[in-house]
Amino acid sequence: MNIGTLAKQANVNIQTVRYYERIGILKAVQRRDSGYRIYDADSLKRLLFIKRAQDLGFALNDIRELLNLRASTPAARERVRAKAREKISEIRSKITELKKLESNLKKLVRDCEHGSLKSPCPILERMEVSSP
Amino acid sequence: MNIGTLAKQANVNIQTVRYYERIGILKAVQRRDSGYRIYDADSLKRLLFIKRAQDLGFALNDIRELLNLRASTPAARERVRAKAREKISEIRSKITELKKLESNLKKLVRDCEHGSLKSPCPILERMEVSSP
DNA sequence: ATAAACCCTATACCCAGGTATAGGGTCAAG
DNA sequence: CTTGACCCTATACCTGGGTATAGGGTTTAT
Repeated sequence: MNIGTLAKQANVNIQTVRYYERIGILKAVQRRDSGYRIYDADSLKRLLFIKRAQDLGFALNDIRELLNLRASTPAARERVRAKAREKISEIRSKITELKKLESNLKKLVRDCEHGSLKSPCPILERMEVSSP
Repeated sequence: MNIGTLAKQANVNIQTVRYYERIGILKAVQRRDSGYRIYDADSLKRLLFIKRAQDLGFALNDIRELLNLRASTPAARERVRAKAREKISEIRSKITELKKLESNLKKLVRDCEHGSLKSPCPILERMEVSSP
């Protein structure tokens, strides 16, 4: 498929696709004689993955790493696994923090719900930096 | 305390503190006659909160909203709660997505561990955009 | 009363991640 | 064989979130 079709399916801008190629996050694909890029379903998968990962707060550099985890000559395997484990622990701590924030917000909503007494629907006060 | 002390305690740059004030995310505090800003423990809490929220992937604008949830004339309460609920659901879906990614990565590590057979430590292939 | 360590404003600059534009070829339907 | 929808490169520009620098005042310990 052409770049326009790809872009539309992934819901990104055409320039963005070219930009990703430029910065090496999408590999350069085959071209027609005219110079038109030719994409396939795999390119789309990859692009969608990038978008998903981005939404999760990964930077393009992180994503490049994630994508490169495929490379694995038997020798490279340990690096691959290490990278993956690193990402896993990043993800876990993100999840933990998000859960804390979620429960703080839930508390806020509850307190704010019927507590016309407890004046100002505090949030900062319950946002204590949970060091424990 | 002075801006330098505050910045050090929150582990941010002094300019960053001033920048936050400029963009209205830290409110302008009292000044000495000399013009020096005077901060208190509350400012620190707020600043730490900002940093924490940022790490979780919230943009400064989101954070401004979160911080403004305190404002609540009885009339404003419903807006406050609505905002909070909105954030909660954002947080939840982030968590869900992160969990998916985590389990994908775990699978990758496992497969890669002993599977010298299953050639190239695939990742993209397990990163299917989970639409189900 | 002076030097080191701070603080002030204003302005410029930086990086990531794009988006827009100019100037010019290509393709397919009619 | 032309016209509208596409594609190409190159280059410029934009936003968010800062960081750096210049030029100048303040505080405090000695």
